[in-house]
Amino acid sequence: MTTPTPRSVNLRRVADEAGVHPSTASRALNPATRHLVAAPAAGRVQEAAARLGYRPDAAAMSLRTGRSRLVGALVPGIANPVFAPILAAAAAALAEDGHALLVADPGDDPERAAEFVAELAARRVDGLLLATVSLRDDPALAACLARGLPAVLINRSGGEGVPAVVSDDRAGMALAVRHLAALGHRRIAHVGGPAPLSTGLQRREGFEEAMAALGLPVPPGWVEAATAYGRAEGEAAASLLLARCPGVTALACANDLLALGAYDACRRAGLRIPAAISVTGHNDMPLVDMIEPPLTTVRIPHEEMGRRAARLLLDRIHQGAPAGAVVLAPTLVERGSSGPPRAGEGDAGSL
Amino acid sequence: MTTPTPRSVNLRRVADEAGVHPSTASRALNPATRHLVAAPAAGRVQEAAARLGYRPDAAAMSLRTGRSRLVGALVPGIANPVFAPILAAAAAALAEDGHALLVADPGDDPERAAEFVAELAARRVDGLLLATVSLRDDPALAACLARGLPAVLINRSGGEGVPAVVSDDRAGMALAVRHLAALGHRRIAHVGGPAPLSTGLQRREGFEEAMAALGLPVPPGWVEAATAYGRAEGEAAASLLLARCPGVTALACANDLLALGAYDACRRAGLRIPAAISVTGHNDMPLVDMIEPPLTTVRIPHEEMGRRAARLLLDRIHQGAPAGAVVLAPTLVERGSSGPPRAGEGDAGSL
DNA sequence: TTGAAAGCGATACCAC
DNA sequence: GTGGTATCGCTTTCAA
Repeated sequence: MTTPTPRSVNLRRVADEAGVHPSTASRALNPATRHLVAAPAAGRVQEAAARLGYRPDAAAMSLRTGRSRLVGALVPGIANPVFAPILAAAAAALAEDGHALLVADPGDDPERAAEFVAELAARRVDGLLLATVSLRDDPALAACLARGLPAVLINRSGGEGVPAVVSDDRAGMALAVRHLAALGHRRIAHVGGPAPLSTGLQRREGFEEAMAALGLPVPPGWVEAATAYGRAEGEAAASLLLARCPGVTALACANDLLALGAYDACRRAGLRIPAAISVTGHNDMPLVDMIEPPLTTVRIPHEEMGRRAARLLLDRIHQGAPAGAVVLAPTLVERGSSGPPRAGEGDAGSL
Repeated sequence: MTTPTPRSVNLRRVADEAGVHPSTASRALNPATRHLVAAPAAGRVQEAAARLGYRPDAAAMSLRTGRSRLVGALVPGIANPVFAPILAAAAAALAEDGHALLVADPGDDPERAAEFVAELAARRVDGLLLATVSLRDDPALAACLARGLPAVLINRSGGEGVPAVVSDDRAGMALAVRHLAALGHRRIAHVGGPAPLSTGLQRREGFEEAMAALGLPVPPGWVEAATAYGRAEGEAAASLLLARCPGVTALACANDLLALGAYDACRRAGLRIPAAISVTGHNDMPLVDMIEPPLTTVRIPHEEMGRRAARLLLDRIHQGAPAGAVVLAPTLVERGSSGPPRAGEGDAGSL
């Protein structure tokens, strides 16, 4: 390898052009130190910088200051459409503060996620947004803690004292369950998310608590956790439930992708939605209003989630603020996939 | 601001641990220069590096070598689901070469895109993937050229000699038109993409050429270009066409989002799909198989597109290869949104 | 085969 | 208020 070609326009060039020392030019261009420079000199520097199209070199700045104006994000499956609006909102909020978002997708492998944290740390990211974290002893989160890297969880909680922006998952499932109950359903099964994820656990508990509060039974075997948040996994879990739960009239799913899988399972079983069976999702990801039938689901505020997480992280980066958890309120979006149960099946009916 | 806290484990530390000079450690850790180091010393260095969990500091490396192992991507609207699989594939291919992908979303504003190029250049990205480029005199492309930054266009062509990975847009529209004609349609209108984009132009030309080749007329006003690739813009354009084109039996859309908007327009006009009117899309973005009716569309090979673009860019980065355009073959995916025209309306029927 | 030293570009101290 | 200078961590040329 050869010696690098010199950057076109650097601070020194700007300083020469303005007839000042590089130190002075640096001070004049930094809003925080500008007051240390005489007005005319500062003016000449800024003019020269603008004229030459000067931009501080990020690598040099990063090396010297230890910060990169880069924030990393870890998501499990960028293909999951629910992340698009969340990340877009986070990126926009970060951009307002001069930060760029570096998205990495380690999939569902926690060790790989921890490896990515190390790589991002080597790139000197100022902080991380984690959408991958599992509930206990997550390696990626541990890697952040070990390095003193500010981290904020998105749509996941990671235990006591870990900053996070989440939707109220228990309340969300309660909305879905009460909606189904109000339609007359009594035999409701739950397609759950992966147990090690906070969303999987909380939504399952939310389902069970809401059922109990309504005096509805949840027989053993009426809850089936999918192995991952995916359409195929949702179909597998829903198929099991359809075979196992006599007289089930509704499937409350922990996630929209699982609900799409439930659609597949119902279709294969010859059950029309919502005539024969109702299905609800969770997240209100893009396009679920266009499927047939349009999915009744629990809307989490994607944009707000991304924005709040970004702001929380920036607060931690700038002020080292401790920053607890933010819990956002979900809402129910009633569409076409839920309706009254078939006559005679709403109560403890026969098979 | 204070002086930064020293990085935990740096090259010097590794060298000390191995009992060699930092230069030697550097050589021992770089595969390209390892042969210059005596085997036992090299072994000690690698062992020490592994034991301490050493990672070279990206900022320092970047500053010294001029390369960052970072590649930028510019997309117009990260929320557009078609980009998710493309970017995921590109990121995976780049990761194999040690590069990370930095995604930026300037929306539809070309000036803003050029601004982002400057910002990414200041971050010393090794190259750029551009999905935003318009057909002529694109500012972002010009900004890359001016800086000598390797760039590859994705799903867009930018004129002679600009490296690009695209689907054969003319052929794609021809697939859709021939499919509709084979079903018996003769009165087909086109919901076009924005004219300044290569996809908008090529797909429109592909539509017109295919219609001409089949001997089907395209009366004036039967082509309407949407102002942007979006659902709302598609609805607006499709509504115009429905009002303006007597006896139209099919809408061939330049893009899936436009087709979703066409669904909205047809619904508002009380036209059932495909009974009263057929609709086709282009791209086969995620989830369009789940909408009602499932969308007949032209599939572009997303993953291959992302992968090929990444490889092309890496070739340019490493070898300065000139790298022409890659044209991929689209395929037709027949689903439920296309069917035979209503009886008596397939040929030059009355209103 | 290895050590010494320069330098990428910016910033933060210390003098003046 | 301004200039000088050391320094962040690494690579690479030059000398030995």
